[in-house]
Amino acid sequence: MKLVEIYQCLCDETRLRLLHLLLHGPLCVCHFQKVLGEPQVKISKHLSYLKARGVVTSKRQGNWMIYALPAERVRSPELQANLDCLRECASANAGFTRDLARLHKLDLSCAPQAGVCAPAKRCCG
Amino acid sequence: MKLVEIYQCLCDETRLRLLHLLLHGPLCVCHFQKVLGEPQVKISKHLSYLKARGVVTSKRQGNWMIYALPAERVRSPELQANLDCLRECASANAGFTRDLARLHKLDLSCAPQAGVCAPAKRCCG
DNA sequence: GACCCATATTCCGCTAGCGGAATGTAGTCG
DNA sequence: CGACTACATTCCGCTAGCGGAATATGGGTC
Repeated sequence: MKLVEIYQCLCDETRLRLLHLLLHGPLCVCHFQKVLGEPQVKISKHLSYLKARGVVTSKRQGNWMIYALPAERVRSPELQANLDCLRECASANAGFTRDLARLHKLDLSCAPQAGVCAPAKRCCG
Repeated sequence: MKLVEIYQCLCDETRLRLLHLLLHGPLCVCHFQKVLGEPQVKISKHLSYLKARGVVTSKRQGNWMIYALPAERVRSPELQANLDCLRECASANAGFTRDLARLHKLDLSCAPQAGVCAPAKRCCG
């Protein structure tokens, strides 16, 4: 993975928010929708973009697709460095911390431990 | 300066190389041309892009425009963090270190201390 | 003044990428 | 099977941004 490709993944506001949330654990698409308040297409397409470039992984679990960052041992040093940098920058940023707050509220009504929807009919009510 | 704007500055190969060189000191445009081996328009336009977003500064010195990173005390924490990250990533990257090698060769025939062309008629011969 | 050098800007064609509406697909439940 | 949920993909219009050719600007030298 080239360094410039990592930056290309980071240079969109929506993708930045997605990646920041993933720093705190795997999530399914409907979680992103609720936290970001953006339409499903938008979320889904940006996740595809990230996946095509190897910056996120996905696996299906029932009806839901669980997105996550690549395991630490698989991450390139460049990706790791930039994720660390993002975490640091985001922690001092109101917009990102607000996303995080919304995420934590969601987890309470869902499956807090893994960011994965409970095996129920509907996701998060 | 918003975080995403910093990433937008970093998401182009040419700009990445420019910024990496600037990590090692101020430079004038003709130096960039020789190190990158890219046409003047291209260099100049990318520097304009960076300047418009406050990621580099410029001052005129005779015929030459000297570009530099903003002084450390003026840099936002986000910019500082990302420049540190870039330096770290670039140090392990062949392409970037090659640029650096070319830069150092140039400095020998010019004005090594400041990365500024000597007050001669022509820049770097 | 004329001429040169370093750099910036304008113009133009082109492509990547964004956002949204509509539609397709895959899995679950009964 | 049909109905529903979660998500992906396709299509389309639009804009930002890239690269290059040509031209403009601004300072230096003589």
